[in-house]
Amino acid sequence: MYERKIPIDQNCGLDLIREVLYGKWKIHLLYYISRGIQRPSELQREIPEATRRVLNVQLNQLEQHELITKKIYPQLPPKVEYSLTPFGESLLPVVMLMGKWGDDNQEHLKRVILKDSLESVKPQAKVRSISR
Amino acid sequence: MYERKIPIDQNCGLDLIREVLYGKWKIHLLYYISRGIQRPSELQREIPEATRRVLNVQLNQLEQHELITKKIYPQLPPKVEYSLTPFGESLLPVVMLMGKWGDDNQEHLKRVILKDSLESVKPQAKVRSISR
DNA sequence: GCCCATAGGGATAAATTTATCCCTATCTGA
DNA sequence: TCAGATAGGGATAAATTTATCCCTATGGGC
Repeated sequence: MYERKIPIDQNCGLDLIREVLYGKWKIHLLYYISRGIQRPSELQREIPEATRRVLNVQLNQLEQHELITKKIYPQLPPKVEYSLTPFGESLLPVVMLMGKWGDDNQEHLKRVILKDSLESVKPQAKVRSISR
Repeated sequence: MYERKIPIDQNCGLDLIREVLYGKWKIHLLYYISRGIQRPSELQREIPEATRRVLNVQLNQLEQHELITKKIYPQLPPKVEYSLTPFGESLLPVVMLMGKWGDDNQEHLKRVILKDSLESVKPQAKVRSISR
């Protein structure tokens, strides 16, 4: 496992929530699990852009942070189901609000994100003329 | 500037919001700016854990994504003030909810985050005994 | 037997983000 | 004149996160 070299900030709520939510697919995972998509393979199908590996890694982190629990059914082929803990559920309003804001502002977001790619073409006329 | 090699996902609201909010200090910046802390040097003092450089970089990204605007006062020494755009303001409920959740769950969060460091000491008794 | 599905993790490369260091400019105050 | 404040960016190293590839195991279907 990777060993952190820079200490974690814990000064305020924003620092803390970042620690558990920062990760490319964590919010998606919480969302889908809350919607009843609980098995790893189902989650993977739901988020095909992510690799199986990252999903496993991030599911483990969410579990470690007690936002989800893992139930392993002792059968073959193996069956596993993740569920939100009460703690994880308490985070749902945040997840939902994020998703809603993203949905509501799709157009705007796609436009400003697109700008990133065009960045290199930009005129770059950063003249400021302070000294005259 | 860094040139992206992997395309950006734009499949759902969560993908989109991630693009503009993913960054170690972006949410903090939005929060402080909304609280009237608008000048770069003030923001830096407010977030001493961050380096001046990252704050500049992330402020630029927020600006590019039209969440904030930058007003440059043509004077010396230079004076700059950032403000939320209406779009940025529409994101405040999300920022606030995140901060509140983090604050409300401080104890729990600090505990589970602490576990990360102790990870290496964990027993690791991952016996599953399916086949019997 | 071979392929697919289930679940998961190690090792390592690649991508991306942050951190460090250094430089430009000008005004104010000691 | 030197130190410090203001604001900002380039170059490069380091840290961290994701992506790739490969392996283990077992049961079912053809």
